[in-house]
Parts: sequence; C-alpha cells; structure tokens
Amino acid sequence: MTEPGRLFDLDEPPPPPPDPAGPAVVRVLPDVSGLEKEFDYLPVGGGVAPPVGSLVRVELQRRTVAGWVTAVGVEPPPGVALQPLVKVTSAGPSPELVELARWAAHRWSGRLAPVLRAASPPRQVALIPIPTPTVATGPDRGGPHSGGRARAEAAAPGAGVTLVRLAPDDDGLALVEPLARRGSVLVITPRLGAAGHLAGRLRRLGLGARVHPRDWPTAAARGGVVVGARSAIWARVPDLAGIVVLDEHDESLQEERNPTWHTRDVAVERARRADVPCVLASPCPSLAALALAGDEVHTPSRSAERAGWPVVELVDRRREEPGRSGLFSPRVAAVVRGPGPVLCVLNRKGRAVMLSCAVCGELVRTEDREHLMVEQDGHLVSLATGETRPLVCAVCGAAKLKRLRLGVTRAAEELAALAGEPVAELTAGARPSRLPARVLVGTEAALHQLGGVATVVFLDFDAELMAPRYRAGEQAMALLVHAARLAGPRADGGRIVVQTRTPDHRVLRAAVHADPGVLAREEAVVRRAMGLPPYGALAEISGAAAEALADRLLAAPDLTVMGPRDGRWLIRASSPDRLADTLRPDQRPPGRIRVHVDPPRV
DNA sequence: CGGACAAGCTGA
DNA sequence: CAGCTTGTCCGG
Repeated sequence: MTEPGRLFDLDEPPPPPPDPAGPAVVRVLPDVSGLEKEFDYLPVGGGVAPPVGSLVRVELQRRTVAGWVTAVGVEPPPGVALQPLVKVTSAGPSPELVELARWAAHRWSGRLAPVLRAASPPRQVALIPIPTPTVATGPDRGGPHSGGRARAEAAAPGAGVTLVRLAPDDDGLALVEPLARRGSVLVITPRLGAAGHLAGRLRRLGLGARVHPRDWPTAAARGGVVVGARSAIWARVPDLAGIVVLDEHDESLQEERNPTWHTRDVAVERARRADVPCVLASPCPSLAALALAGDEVHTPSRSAERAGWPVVELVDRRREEPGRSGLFSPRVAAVVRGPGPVLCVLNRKGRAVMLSCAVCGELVRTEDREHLMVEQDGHLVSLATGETRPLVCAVCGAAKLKRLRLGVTRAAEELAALAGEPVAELTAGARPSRLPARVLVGTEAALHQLGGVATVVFLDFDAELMAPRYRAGEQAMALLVHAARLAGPRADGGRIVVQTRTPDHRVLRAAVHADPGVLAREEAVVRRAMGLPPYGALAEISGAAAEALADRLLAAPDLTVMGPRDGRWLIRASSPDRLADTLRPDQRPPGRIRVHVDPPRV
C-alpha cells in the first residue's frame, strides 16, 4: 500500500505514471442477499485501487452497504456516473480465492456472496500486500522440526488427489508433517474442537499451527499449518504446499445453507489450481473421494487396520425364539452386566415402523433387499421404490408379520432392570464431563458427547441400514467408525455390539472384518447402476417456478427429472458440471426457484 | 434486499 | 378519483 505523502527513494520502483484515463475502476459485489449483480466504483479519494478480495463499503441507492472487490481496472458500462468507494474496510480473500469462490458458487448453483463470506476474516484486518512469489520469506514454521519420531510414511505425495484409508485410531497427523516442510498446509477436520486438539499436537511436533478462523490475520500474512473446520478450506495463506482433509467422509464437511459447497470438492479444486497435493483421509472413505482419487486408495496393512478397530460383534435377532420382541437380546443383557462402561445407542432417525416376519424373524424388505416395506391398505409397499406385494414374508412365505416398535424411555427402565443398577439417560445437548453412570442410554447424539466408553451397543441398527437415503450405507458405516473411536482398539478391550436382523448387510460385514473396502466395492456397484453420485449429480428444485423448470428439463435427453414430491423435484445429470450448466440462474424461467445441489438427504 | 414507481382495485 | 395494494424493475 502506498501511504499518502510518502517519498520514494531510488531503490524503490518509480511511482506508476499518471493514467490519462484516470484511476482504475473497481468492481464490487455488494453483500446484499437477493442481489447478484456487481457495480463499478472509483477508488477512495481517486487514489490507488484496493486489491481484489478487499472488503469495502459502497453507496447503493443512498444506503451504505458492505461488499467485496471482485475486479480492478475494469471498463465500466458507458453512460454511468461512477461514485467513489465509501471506504476500504479490511483485507479479504486473495484474488485466487475470489476466483475459487466463483467456481464454487457456480458448481453448487448458488450466490457468490455467502461463499465470499466464508472466505473473509471474522473481523477487520489491515490490508496485506499481495505477496511477491520469489521474494517471499516462506511460512513461519514455528521453530525447528523436532525430528525424534520416525514415521513410516514420511514422503509427501505429489500434486493430485491422494486418498488414504486410516485405521479408526489413527489421527492422520503423519500426513501433515511432510507437506508442512514445503510451505503452508491447510488441515481440515469436521469439527472445530478436533481442530483445536490437532493444532496442539502439531505444536508439540514443532509445527506452528494456527487455528482458523481465529488466527486469520497471522495465517494470511505468514502462513504455516492452518487447522480448522470446513470453512478453513477458504483460509488465505501464502505459499500453499498442500491440503489435508481428515475424516473426509463426515457429513459436516458440507455447508448446510445454500450454496451447499463441500470441503472435499473445494479442496480438490483449490489444490488443482495451485498445483499442490490434496490428501483425503478417512477410516471409511466415501465413494465421492474414491472417484476424485481415480479409484485409487492407499490402505494400511490388514493387520494394522484390524488392530485399530474394536471387536465388532453382531447379535442376530432372527435367531431368537419367536414371540420375543423386547429391545434387548440375551447377549446384550449379558454385555450390560459385564465390564463397563457401556453405552447403548438407540437410533430413532428412521421413524417408519419396521415389520419383521413372525416366523423366521427376517426384516420385510423389497425384492433387492435394499429398502424397507410398510403396510398400506392390506398390502406391503416400499415408500422408496413403490414396489408392492401381498402381506407375506419374501423369505419363508409366512403371512404372519409383526411390528417392531421401540420405546425410548422404556429402554432405560428395562436396561436398569437388566443391569441391576442405575442407568443414565443421555439427551442431546447435555455434555457430561464425567460418565454419570456405568451404563448409559442415548440417541446417536450421545456418541458425540462422550469419551471413555469401552463398549458401544447399537440396539436398533437396522433403522440406520435401511434408512431411505441413498447414502444410508455410508452413513451407517460412519456411525460405526465413530463408535469404534469411542470404544478404542480391540487390544484395549474395545467392543461394538450390533443388534440386527440383517447380519449379512455389506456395512456389517465390512465392520466385522475391519475392512471398509468391502462396503465401498459393493456400494459402488449399486450406486453406479442407479446413476447416483458420484456417478451422476443430483439437485433438488422447489419454489413457485420449479414446475416450469422441471417441465423444461424433462426434454433434455441426458437429464432425469423425478417428482414432484412435496413440491420438490429431483434433477439428475451425468456430472456436476453438466448439472450446474443446466441450472444457471440466467437460464431459469422467471419466478422463485430454490436449488439445492448435492442435497444431503434424498 | 429495499425503494421507486406504475398499474390495478375499491368505495364513495 | 384519492388512497391503497400488488407487482416489477433497478441499483454504479
């Protein structure tokens, strides 16, 4: 920045010659929701234009609003009298990040402003000069490398996407070290709490870690290892050397508000543009990551991976004597009386009442065994596929079916009776610092709240496996990974017990063998056959004019239009790019249309 | 988004 | 036809 009134000495470049056309025109995107248009202004006081990405305030219709500089030196439309910027508020995303944000807004068919907001500092930051590539002093690494620990995989990967499967007890720290020696590294974890812990461990390794967004100014000025939750993928750093996304399977890496950008995809694109490596890591790699990595995954040795998992034990509830319908199998009753602490998880996500055969105990499912069926007007019907059949078991032909119903509070009472001791009920939001009892019951949220549990029991895992969402399998696997971390490795007594009527399900086979690859291989076949992500792209459209758009897209040969269901249509395209192009705002029919690309539940 | 302005509706 | 609602357009 050139301070006004400052003298130039001979070593510095001469001041730019006065531009006969006047000062550079600055293009600004106002931070006003519902306004996706950029406007041109003159620099403050006719001086030097602020760099692209800067946060500014401008006058728009006699009001002062915030905005971002999106371009400098543009040709303003003819015949408009330009006003000067009111002021330059703060440094913002770098020019490259503004371009990346533009890409993301298009990819997820949303507005640019919310993405730029994620890429902007939490508070005002003095303007940073754009670093000159060759003279940069390099990132501050916070001291010499401690070097004591010999790690197996110390070599840093080359540019491109590398997918690494880790055992559940591996924190992935070893993936960061080699990249950190080359320059700035972004490390993404699903939750900010985990990011804080990770930053602490990195500091102990002698790597100066910064936490995003708290340390935004230091990271932008000096770089280093920047750790944070999903928005950290927008952290501004000089000299980017690589990106590591830990737990890339985790759903919280996707922004829930529109545009619903996903850290995984943004990371891959950012790394590609910077020509640096992008490492995706997870104990249960997503099919999306697998596709991004060209179907190649680095796995730990079979023995190391197995050792990182707890024992996963299945309790086949079909084998129990007919008529028994309690929540707890004899085996679970024994587990609860055994060594603790024990956490029993009751999944209440799938609200549909499940049916099972009263004779053979089999769950009532569709022909392909992928979806649950419910009773409707004296027939069985699948809400997912519409498939119907009479009220008979597809496995043994028996016509006697029974409802599987779960009492929530009753579970705690029954459990207390079984265990012969008080049982603590965990509700969402409660964050006990110590285990309130040896035996605990809770919903899935309890998994996130606790530590120090040796055994995790899933009382009703079938609701999870059979949930009518195309990613139900991956989500169920993620739940098991979470439980695996809570319970710890088998050598330390970690154990997961799963009550199920579908012990042959690919998710359960994968978990029992501590081999998530089993799930990925089989899931990929199903997903590919259906043209679902990552082998296709999905968007949900709704709103007053959604029908007009759906009708128009019906004619496109390479698109599938499904619905409407509750006033919403699903659009399936061959790729995210193709989808984004068809949903471009300037090609939509007039009227309100809400677009959700990659909707989290379908 | 929020303001400006035009066209449309209502009641006397 | 004043006074109000509703809709559409525009912003540098």
